[in-house]
Amino acid sequence: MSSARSTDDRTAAARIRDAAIVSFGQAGFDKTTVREIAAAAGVSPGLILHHFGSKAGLRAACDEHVIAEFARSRNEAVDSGTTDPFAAMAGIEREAPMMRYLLQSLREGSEAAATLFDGLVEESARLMEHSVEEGQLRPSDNIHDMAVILVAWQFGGLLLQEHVARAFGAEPLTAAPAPRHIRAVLEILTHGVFADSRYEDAWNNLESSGEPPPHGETTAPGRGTGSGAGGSAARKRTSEAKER
Amino acid sequence: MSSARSTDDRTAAARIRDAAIVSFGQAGFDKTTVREIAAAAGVSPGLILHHFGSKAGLRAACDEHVIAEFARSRNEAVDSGTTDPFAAMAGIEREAPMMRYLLQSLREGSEAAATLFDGLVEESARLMEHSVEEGQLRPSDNIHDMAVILVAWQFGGLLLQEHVARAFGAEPLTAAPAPRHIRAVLEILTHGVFADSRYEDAWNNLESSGEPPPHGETTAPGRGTGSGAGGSAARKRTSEAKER
DNA sequence: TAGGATACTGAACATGAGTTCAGCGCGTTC
DNA sequence: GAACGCGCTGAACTCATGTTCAGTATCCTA
Repeated sequence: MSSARSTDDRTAAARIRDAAIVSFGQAGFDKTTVREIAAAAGVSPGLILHHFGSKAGLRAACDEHVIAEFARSRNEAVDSGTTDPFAAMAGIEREAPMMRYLLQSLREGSEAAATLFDGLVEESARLMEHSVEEGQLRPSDNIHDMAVILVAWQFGGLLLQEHVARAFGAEPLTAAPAPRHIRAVLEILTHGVFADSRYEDAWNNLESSGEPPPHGETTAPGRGTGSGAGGSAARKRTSEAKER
Repeated sequence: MSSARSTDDRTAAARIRDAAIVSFGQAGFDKTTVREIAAAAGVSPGLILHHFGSKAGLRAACDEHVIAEFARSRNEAVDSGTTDPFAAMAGIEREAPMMRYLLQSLREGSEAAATLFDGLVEESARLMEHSVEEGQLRPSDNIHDMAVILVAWQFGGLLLQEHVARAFGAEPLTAAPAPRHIRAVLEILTHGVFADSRYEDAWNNLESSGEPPPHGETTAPGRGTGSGAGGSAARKRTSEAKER
């Protein structure tokens, strides 16, 4: 009957690791106890330490496994010629606890998360460049930086899933975003939010005029990330020195 | 700074609460110990329990205070006629630990975070509508939904600050985003990322044809949140050299 | 088949953290 | 002036949790 468990019955170490990925992904590293993982994997707490040395060692193993798994799935996507990276990731996201693990890692700031984040940025940038050539995306000389932002927004939105879902009156657990959600995202990514390019122009003027990047006061339109509203852009001068 | 103690020395309870906001904001609720807070506030651990009943009670008090404080600062912004919500928030964000507290709450999913998130969405939507009337934002019949997304992205990006900063080669601790960051955000919010409205149109057709929202496969362009697309490099010169 | 290593268990240990509690100083009230 | 209440202390308690360890079963090798 090993056929049911496709990869045959995993070794105890693998069961522990998989159970840990699930638990860490659900409750986070700190709130998950070794005993819980042991119970979920059907082994004794001692065995975990026997195999992984410590709880931290277990996490390291999970990190490594998840990173490898993501890399594998990415390669598969590339091989199969999928153009959309998130279509590829959707498969993972939907059923696998690994996405939850990734999100928790992102939340907790583990090192694995940094690796994955950087990998996703790089890959997204590459795919975006490809899409520009295909005429799907608008050209820009900032593709890489935009990829950073878009990946951050993507995962940031996922981190706040609960709140976003609540706002859209959807179940927080659903993997698929609510139609209203999709619609709003599409609208923003298709048209932007500003009525014209005044803010962008103002910023470009600021930069090209050799002005050193304003610190602390840039917030007006630049920070617009969030609400976009944006006030009077460039006319904010500042005396840097004020500091503290 | 001595003279600054305008409100005279706060009561021990207030000192505890303020110290807790700082500590919770830096390390998170779980990783902060009652003893640490006590030390920071210059009181004994026992006093914290005396005043707040429990560590959870202390958090509740912090939540309440932060929520009230945010509401106050919002009202002030409204009274002073500030058009840009994030300009108003920048004041808080820059110097106050409350933003850090908020972000940690968002990370940990506390109830206060939900309240604040919803409040910010509502306020952003209102301000965005106002900005549309002023001609700064492009009109839309989805303003509220877009506000949800933008607030989520804003805070999501803040949650991933560390990774974003790393990608831009900036210090993770800096409050002000890197120039490259601002530039990329402005570009996206000004022009969007798609070359044309094909994805939006496709989605609208899907919806108007009465199709139930596709599940799990919507990902292609819809999910575009993240990388959706790609661009051409065009990389080149520009401010890069200057930066650093 | 013997012997040893490896997988594994479960009780015990150590520590850290939240919480309890008896008591102290001090201002206020009767 | 004594009694009371309140803010406050700090040692002690309890419990959860990561970790250790002595011991047992199981499998591989000579």
